[in-house]
Amino acid sequence: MTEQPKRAGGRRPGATRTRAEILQAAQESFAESGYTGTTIRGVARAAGVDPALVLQFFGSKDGLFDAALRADPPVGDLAELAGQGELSELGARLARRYLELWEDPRTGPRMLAVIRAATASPSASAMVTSFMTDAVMLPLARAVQADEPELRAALTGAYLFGVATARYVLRIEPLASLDTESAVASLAPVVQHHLTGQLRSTTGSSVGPSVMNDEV
Amino acid sequence: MTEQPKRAGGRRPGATRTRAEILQAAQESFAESGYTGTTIRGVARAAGVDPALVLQFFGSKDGLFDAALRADPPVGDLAELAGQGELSELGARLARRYLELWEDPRTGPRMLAVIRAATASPSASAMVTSFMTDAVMLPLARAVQADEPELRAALTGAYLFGVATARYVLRIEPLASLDTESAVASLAPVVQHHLTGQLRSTTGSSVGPSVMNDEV
DNA sequence: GACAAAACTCAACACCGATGAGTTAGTCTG
DNA sequence: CAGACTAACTCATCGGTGTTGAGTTTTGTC
Repeated sequence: MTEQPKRAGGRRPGATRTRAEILQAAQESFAESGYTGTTIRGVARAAGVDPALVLQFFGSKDGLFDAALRADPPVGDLAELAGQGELSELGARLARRYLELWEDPRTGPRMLAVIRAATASPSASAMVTSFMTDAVMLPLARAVQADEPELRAALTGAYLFGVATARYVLRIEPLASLDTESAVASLAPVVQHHLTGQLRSTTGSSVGPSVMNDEV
Repeated sequence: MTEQPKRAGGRRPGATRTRAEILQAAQESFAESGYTGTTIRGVARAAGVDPALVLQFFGSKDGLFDAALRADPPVGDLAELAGQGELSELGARLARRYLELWEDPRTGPRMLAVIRAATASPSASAMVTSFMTDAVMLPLARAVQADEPELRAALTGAYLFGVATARYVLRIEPLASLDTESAVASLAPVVQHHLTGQLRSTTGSSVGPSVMNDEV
């Protein structure tokens, strides 16, 4: 009774929010299963949609990743930390805020997805690159008015990237189990050094014992 | 004439070195195209072999990666650097030797392959993990007789991993174009700090200006 | 109400990793 | 030296993947 023998196909009646549903399903899948592990068919199934629709909306798997993870990037506000307190504590503020983003269930999974995809997806790779340069770290390094801001940004970003990979992706102990405050205490001096300290040791091979003062 | 109408199949006559050829083709493909980008079919084609033979030899794509990259790991001798000179220069020695391995055409491509595969292949992930812990960094951190060698190992490994990713994988400027000596000069103090310096700043939020002395 | 555009499905393509059966050549045992 | 065993090797095939193009239905606009 009241059966629909008509084969599917064609636009659905009523208001449409499938696009947002696809993006949410994609976000979850990328976070849980990584880039290679998520399939367009799986995302489509989770969103109750034909796989071809996903491709029509976003062009490619990489386009889907880009659309799902680019919106509202969690790390955006990190760049504003420079002007918010003592310069001598910028390292601690940045380290703490960064780790908090990783541990927040709203933002952490998305950052995990980006890092896990960084070697397989051009979009993810571009996101990490932009984090280490113009989007986050470079503004921060410029705000500190030290020499070679580009190099400082790259080194600081590389450090934070490496620590996050070890702690949240590879889960290397004891780093993975360290509570946030202890982790901040370990990261802060290094971040501070990269941003405000003497960047290159005076001679390559004979490093004096006190190169790491971070007095500006 | 002298045609061979006989269909192929079966062992080839003469001495066999196809296994080594497969491994070499795999090594090159993993280095050039990454883990996802290399296909068993492509490796088999490069080695002049049927794809099924690759799997019979190595069980799976991950098994192929493991066999191709595990043999003679380039980073092995890094662990012996601790006892070879002044402790105060260990950071510089480690940084230099590490970067040299990356720039050596015999070892660099293999390390690149491992890092590029780190998020897609369990074997590669295990290799990076073992680099940060028992294989390389932990022996090094133990040789320095400071407190918390496991945490020092993890942080030092994470730093070196992050820098290599930024410099050799993402090619972030100006870090990527820095000559080796300048890079050593930038990395050495941080490595030294992680191995021999005061690991955690005294208070989480108020970091004194001279926490980064690396006097033992 | 005609009509273009957007939303949506279906069927197909080429490729992927993996499996199992079958064929040939080297090697070991008597 | 013959037979048995094993290692090397190919073939056909399976289910799954990203991607494409054509076709269908609804929405929004003049």
